[in-house]
Amino acid sequence: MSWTDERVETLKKMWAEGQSASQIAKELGGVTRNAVIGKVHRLGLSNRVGGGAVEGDEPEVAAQPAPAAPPRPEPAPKPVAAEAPPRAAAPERAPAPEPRPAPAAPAANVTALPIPMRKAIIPAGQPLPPQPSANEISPEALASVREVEKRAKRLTLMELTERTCKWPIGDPATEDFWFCGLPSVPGKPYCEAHVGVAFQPMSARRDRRR
DNA sequence: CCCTGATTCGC
DNA sequence: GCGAATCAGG
Repeated sequence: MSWTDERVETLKKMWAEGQSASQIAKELGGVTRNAVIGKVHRLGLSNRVGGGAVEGDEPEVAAQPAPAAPPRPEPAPKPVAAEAPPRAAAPERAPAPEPRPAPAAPAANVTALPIPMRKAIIPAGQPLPPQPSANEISPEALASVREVEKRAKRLTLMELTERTCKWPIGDPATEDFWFCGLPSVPGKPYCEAHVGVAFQPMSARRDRRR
């Protein structure tokens, strides 16, 4: 693989967005993070600190008007007006008012991680994470989860990586919120215990009902 | 350990 | 110019 204009452009863009060298390398493919870093340096676009440019030299940054506006995906949940719905703090007993279908996808609003933020804003809100509460879950798994959550690493949004469990714990609307953070099962977004409660075969959950 | 960027230096 | 190896950190 070589540094074609297009690849260089991607590199510049992603680097400017604050993506890490390894992420850029993965995106480009065929190169290692070392290659990316090396290129970054050769291109002269190394340190770019938020706030003020380090004074000294400002050689001649191609002041080309960036054609493309920086696309910022960002989940952007709907503006929340009311207080967060109360959540049972004690999963002691599962009330199970009515069998809620399929939990299994809390991490949806956590997919795009590396975004330079001025201030960590936790999207309080709508897609409430599936606490292992209401559902019928195998007792073993549930017990395991409770146990595991005591040992959770309590990671913040920014600390999550591909190999950390992204199971949300607590109420996103409050400070009392974090992500499990334990080692995730390779290929899965969650750790062993949380995979157990997140991915249930239809048949299994069927049999469990009532 | 996982990860980050920075630097060196043979190619 | 390139990037693996290495360094220096969090």
